Amino acid sequence: MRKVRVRFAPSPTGPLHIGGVRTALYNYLFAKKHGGDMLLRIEDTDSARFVPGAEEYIVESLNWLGIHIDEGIGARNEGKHAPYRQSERKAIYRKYVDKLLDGGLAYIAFDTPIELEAKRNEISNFQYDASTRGMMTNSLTLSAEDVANKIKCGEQYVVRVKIEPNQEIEIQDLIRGEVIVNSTVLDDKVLFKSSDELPTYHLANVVDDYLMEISHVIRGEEWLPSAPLHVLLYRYFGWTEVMPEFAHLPLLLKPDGNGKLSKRDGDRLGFPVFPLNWKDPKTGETSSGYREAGYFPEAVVNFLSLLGWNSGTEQEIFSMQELIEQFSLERVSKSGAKFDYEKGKWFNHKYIQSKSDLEIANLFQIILIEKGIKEHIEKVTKIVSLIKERVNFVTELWNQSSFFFVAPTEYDSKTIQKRWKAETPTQLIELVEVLKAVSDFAPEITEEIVKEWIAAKEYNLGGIMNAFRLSVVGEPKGPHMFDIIAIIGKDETIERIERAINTIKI
RNA sequence: GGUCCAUUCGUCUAUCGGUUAGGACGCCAGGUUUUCAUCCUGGAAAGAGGGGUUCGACUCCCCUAUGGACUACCA
Repeated sequence: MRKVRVRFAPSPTGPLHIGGVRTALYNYLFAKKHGGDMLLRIEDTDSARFVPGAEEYIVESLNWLGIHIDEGIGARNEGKHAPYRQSERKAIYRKYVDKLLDGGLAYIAFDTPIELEAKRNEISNFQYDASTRGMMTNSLTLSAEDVANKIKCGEQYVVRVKIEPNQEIEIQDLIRGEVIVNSTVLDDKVLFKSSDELPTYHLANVVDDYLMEISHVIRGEEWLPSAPLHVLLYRYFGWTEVMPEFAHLPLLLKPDGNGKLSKRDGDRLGFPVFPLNWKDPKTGETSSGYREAGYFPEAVVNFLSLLGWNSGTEQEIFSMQELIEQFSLERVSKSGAKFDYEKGKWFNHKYIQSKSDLEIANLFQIILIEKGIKEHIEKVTKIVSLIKERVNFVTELWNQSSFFFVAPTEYDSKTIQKRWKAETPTQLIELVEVLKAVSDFAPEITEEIVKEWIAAKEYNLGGIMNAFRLSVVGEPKGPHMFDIIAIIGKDETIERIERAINTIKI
């Protein structure tokens, strides 16, 4: 069996879409599972759609996710098939275009976009193919002399593949099985354009996959309709023996309604569709990314891996290593997967729980510093240990714990109504006295003493504790009271109770 | 319109001819908790429709319906 070599081949027309991320991930998992190589090739044959920064964004995204590139753009050593940017491979493609031209497998066409557009309006369902190429302006209808003249005069042209009608083309897809298409429905696709001397996707893709010795082409389902053309090109070039195997992945669909997941869905439904934040260099608009939204890359990888694939077991949490071990194209599903953002959150929740308090505390401290709060990591770690299980994201930690760092200035009015009785202030004054007498604020100690006092006075436990919480936290939320006061300390606790007594009026 | 692909709980999915159709997210209820959350337990929830094949079909075949992709000198 030949060495597994897969490629991820995005075009740098903007930020990498989450669907593209999954394609990259599946390629990576497949390659690593089989001890193969993962290549990153940039398909920038459309000079008009090139977006600066997009390539760097792609590399950074893959890095963040832990998808390591063995060869090509972003790899430590680029590799022996350099360059890996198609715009830098012009000379290579020209050679193969000529080969097709010489073999009569392609031809030169001079029809302008305007003329083509007119034809489409004139003939419904117009297709540039065997049935129509005879009435167009091309090297099949023009004399060799005319063609040479036109080119000499600088007239722009394209090279089109010449497709013979009525041939059955079969594609062996690793996910879908055998797909058969009749060549009559294919059109004479443009392979090369003289205007920028660059091939189109189809030619460049096939030539590069051949030259780069790609063994498996794993890409989105949107490519399935053009797969027959690619197979045909392998035949035309005489490369069928080394033609890669194909696997067309199901699409990622909108969470609601129908259709492919798009950037607009993210904006509309409020979740990221990109791995990293992206600032559009033209509009200046920023699109949010998973990294900045507070996701761990492991969670994104885990989440994405299960959108269209499953291990066949009931395991839900997978490390990258486990994914590599268990991944197989046979277990990739055939139908599109609706993107369920809620499940994505759950994955992050699982991952945040599995990390150490110290690790989370280090991340949280960055947020605290932004808030102007300086606190020892030991204390932050303790706080994290109390509130970690309540959150899905590191970014939610502040909301759940701000009262540890900043005393409440306002008190939740609903809770006042419910928990602040006429006798509460006098009881809290007593509580202050009780606490003042405690020297060690360890939770077990304060809890015992306070509860003893409540029992002795025959007060209502809930009544006292809820008012106590309102005074210290300001809201009816948070971990155990005695854990809270152990962290904020005796002086601060007493101060807060006194402030509440003086502030809350009923 | 044409070509191709697909179709199991709301969602992601298991099932590869014989199961009370399983799990997870979400939802609902109960429990735990001095609060909120977490957590635990339980519950509701599915084979698009119609024909075949078969002793027996979610599973195989056909038709219909529905959804999707593609249909550029974009990838």
